Amino acid sequence: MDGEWSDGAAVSSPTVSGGEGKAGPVRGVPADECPGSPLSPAAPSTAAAPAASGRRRSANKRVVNVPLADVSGPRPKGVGEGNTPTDSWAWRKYGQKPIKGSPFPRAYYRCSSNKGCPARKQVERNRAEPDMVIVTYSFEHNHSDAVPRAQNRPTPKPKAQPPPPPPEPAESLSSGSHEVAGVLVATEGGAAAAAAVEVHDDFRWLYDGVSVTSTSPSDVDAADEMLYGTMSFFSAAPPAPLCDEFGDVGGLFDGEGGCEEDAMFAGLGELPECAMVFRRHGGDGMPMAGGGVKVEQPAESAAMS
DNA sequence: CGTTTTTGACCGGCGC
DNA sequence: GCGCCGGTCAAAAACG
Repeated sequence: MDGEWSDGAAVSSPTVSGGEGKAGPVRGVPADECPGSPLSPAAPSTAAAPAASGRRRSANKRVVNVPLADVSGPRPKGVGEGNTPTDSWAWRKYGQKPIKGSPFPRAYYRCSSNKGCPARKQVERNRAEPDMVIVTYSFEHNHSDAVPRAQNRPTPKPKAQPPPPPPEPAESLSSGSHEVAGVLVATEGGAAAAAAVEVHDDFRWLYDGVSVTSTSPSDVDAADEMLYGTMSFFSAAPPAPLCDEFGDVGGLFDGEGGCEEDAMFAGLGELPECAMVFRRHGGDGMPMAGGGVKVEQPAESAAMS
């Protein structure tokens, strides 16, 4: 691949379009996928059922650029692998593929909180910015916001459950401060963003903390997506230190090159959460400002060269 | 025992 | 029409 990232980067780039590098006339813009209310109590339509629609459905996508927190800590393999939820939902990895043009593979996650939840998310490292992770959300959860695995699964994820978190959150923040604060919300329609913020006054911190790029076919959707994406991020109960997973990612990247693959995978699916946590901390009493968060920049970034 | 993660293969769609 | 790439599904293995 010539590089979706380097060429037109559908993601963090001013050229936000269908959402994917391929870009095309998004054949199936599943308008149904997004009922409009991310938290639709009913939403039984699960219509989204992507699987049925065929494969490529670049419907509404929310691209979020999340900075990779720099933490170090070997994570057991097979357990949390390092990808999971970025919100209160449980994400199950259902695939991973190397993307052409990018040294980092892309991981595909599905919401495991609810059986019929069409919510999906793709996590991949920013080729230009290894410290950044691009999370693309697709579809929304058809179940109440945070019906975490707890409801469906007796055994949640032994993730950041242990009280004694290896990597101190505070430390992580400090360490990754350079990217924890960023603030930027990129949406197709500023109005959408505004609306979202207005609606989610509470979530403002989130908007501020993470750069969200909504790539949707319509402004309306954009707004929805924004919300959706946001809610996905902090949803309802953003616990405390859940940055124990990607933390190690940062370390990997920072330290070893041999494990790059492993590392990248590990970090693939967690950043968002971290970011959100950070943001939370910031709002709580942390210096969220500053900025560090990566904004949707011209994919290329020319950093690679 | 249940759930999640990992790897491979297949299919569909898009671009040239 | 062919080729390439992305995305999803399926099966197997590992861990909690």
